Amino acid sequence: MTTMSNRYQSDSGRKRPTMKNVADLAGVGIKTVSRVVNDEPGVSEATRQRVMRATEQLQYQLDITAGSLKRSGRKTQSIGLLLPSVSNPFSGEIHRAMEDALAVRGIAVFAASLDDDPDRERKLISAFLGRRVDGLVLTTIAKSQAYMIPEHSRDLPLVFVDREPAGIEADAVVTDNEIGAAKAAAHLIQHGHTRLAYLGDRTDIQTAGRRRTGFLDGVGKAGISTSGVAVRENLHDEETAFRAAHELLTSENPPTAVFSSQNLVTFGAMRALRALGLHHKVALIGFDDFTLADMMDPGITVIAQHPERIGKLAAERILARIDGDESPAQTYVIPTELIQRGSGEIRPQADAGK
Amino acid sequence: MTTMSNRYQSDSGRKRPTMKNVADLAGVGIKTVSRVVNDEPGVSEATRQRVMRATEQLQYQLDITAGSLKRSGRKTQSIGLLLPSVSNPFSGEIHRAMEDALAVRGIAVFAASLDDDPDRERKLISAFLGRRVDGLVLTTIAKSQAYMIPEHSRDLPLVFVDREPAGIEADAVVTDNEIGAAKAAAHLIQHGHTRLAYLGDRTDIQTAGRRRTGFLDGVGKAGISTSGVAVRENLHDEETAFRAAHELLTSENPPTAVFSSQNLVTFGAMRALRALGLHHKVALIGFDDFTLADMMDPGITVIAQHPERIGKLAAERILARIDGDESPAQTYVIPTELIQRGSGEIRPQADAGK
DNA sequence: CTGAAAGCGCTAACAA
DNA sequence: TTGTTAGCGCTTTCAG
Repeated sequence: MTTMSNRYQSDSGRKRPTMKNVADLAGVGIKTVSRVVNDEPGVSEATRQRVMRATEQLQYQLDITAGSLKRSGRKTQSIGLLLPSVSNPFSGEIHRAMEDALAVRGIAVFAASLDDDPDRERKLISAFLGRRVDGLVLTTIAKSQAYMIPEHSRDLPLVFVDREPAGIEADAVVTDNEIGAAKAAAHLIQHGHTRLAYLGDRTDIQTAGRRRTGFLDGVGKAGISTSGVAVRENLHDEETAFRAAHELLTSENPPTAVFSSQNLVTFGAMRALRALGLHHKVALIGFDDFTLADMMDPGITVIAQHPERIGKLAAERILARIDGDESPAQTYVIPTELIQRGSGEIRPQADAGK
Repeated sequence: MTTMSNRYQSDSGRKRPTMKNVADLAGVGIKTVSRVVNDEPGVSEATRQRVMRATEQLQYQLDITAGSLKRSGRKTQSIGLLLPSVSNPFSGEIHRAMEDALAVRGIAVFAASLDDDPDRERKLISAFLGRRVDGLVLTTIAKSQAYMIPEHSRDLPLVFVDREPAGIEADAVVTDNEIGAAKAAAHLIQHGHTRLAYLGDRTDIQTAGRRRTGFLDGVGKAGISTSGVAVRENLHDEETAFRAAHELLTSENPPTAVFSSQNLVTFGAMRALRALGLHHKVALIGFDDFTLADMMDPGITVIAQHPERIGKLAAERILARIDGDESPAQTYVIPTELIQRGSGEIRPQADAGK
């Protein structure tokens, strides 16, 4: 036993020291160590010093996961964040904003990528639940999140970002997709366009559907028949978007203005316009801003979202729920912003008509 | 007691069920439940079925954090990933590659942003250690990581990404910065340039220093005096890079080719070249590839890195260390690739000389 | 094939 | 101001 405790006299020990080791070295009870390392009151300055010294000598690190086992509320000080992909810039911004807001409370974040795959969604949620996260913030893809009702009713805080949940009532923080897309339609029409095209993402992605609806509504409200709008959907990457745009632009009655519902689609459309030498002739507005959009030729007009605001608000909501906020679930809508850079202000060409 | 256990007969219970609850419902011992949920052998098919049924009925979720308390090796099945920023695309790619490689082993990742701030580095490492991560993968900024020696000698697996550690021996996975930068120098010189400029990031960032060294070495090896190379450093964002580039290009004896050590610096340089109408006259090569580089006018020639490969290899190394690999620490170098897109192939202009 | 007992590192509740 | 006891949910050990 003496040898055993001697192993903790120096910091070269192999095993990680426990509270008990610190207590023994400082000659106090274990609860006193707990009070000191948790900054709880009720410890004399003298003992506090002794304990601190022992802590440093042993390089002691409080095990917060062990503590959470018995702590009231069993908080693990961690949350799970499920995103389309951590490598996606939009997701990255949300992630970063959340991290900053949660760090001040000492909450760490587990991040994972769903790849818009319902199977992954279930598995990753399960993996996080097994780690007893204090809450979940997620961008879901499954048709319904009703399968989470049992967890939610067990007081698992839930906040949806970018997409609203289906089949379950929970907070959500989303972009104003409809209005943003409608703004794009209005802007194009205001610049004289009547032959419009909508290039959209997978129809099972909620935001894509809303942008489509918003765009067509905007067209309709301007008194233009929506049946004349060329709609191409289920474009999930640059390549398919390029092909769809190329086909549309070389068709018999090509659009004079294009709206793309997402960055990759915007990129595909940009490439098609270039390939056909139409980038200064056909208007383009993309949903979601991107790096260097202003450096393109022409600059790309976009409906910008605010991922930092989404992330910050989502963090605030999950914290409120963790702290026991029981108010009814609510959806928070973050407005978009039309940024004019040139491509969206191109007017229909005289010779473009049939 | 009867009321108590009845609360777990249905899945509408408020509290999260424990193994004991499942055991009671299935009429078996707790250890049997443990065996079933952990897929351990030695349980008859009949009992296994009974336990599974109870598990589903109660919506039981194994608490892996509680289990790790006593499990041999005390593995928490989680690792900590410290990046410059989760919102940085390069970091995002590394993150994603690691996530994919670790997911197959059921390891979750805590991600955090350091902002190249040594204070944050210490605090975040500490936060992760407190959660008893099985390993740490990090892009550090502090001058020395010697302060982690105690932890490392306590068998905490450590892998450095993008930057090599100082003051401690540990695995590292880095880009071939020197050779990549030297390639840029050789490429520019090969295209006839002799008046070169180097625009670099903060000098306390290891990769920046190495790219500078590599670039100057490359210049020297080509038989050109390095004293003629205009060097501007400590450019950490687009704005400062823009100003430095602008100043350089409007100086008395301006460079005919520019090398920028990092994306934001590249963007600043691109803007300066445009502002001065020199984008088709002065050559530019940027270190690190970026989205839409090929869509710029001219396309931007870059020294591309391979963040996915870095992330994948880093994940493999941390897994090997977690599994007990005791071989000497090693640095793995991932090669770069010169991608010609136009900006790097511009020749010095006849009228550009003095 | 199954289960009872001990205890992982810590905090809550209560004593002293 | 301090310490003792019980026990969080699980895995280990070891006995049936």
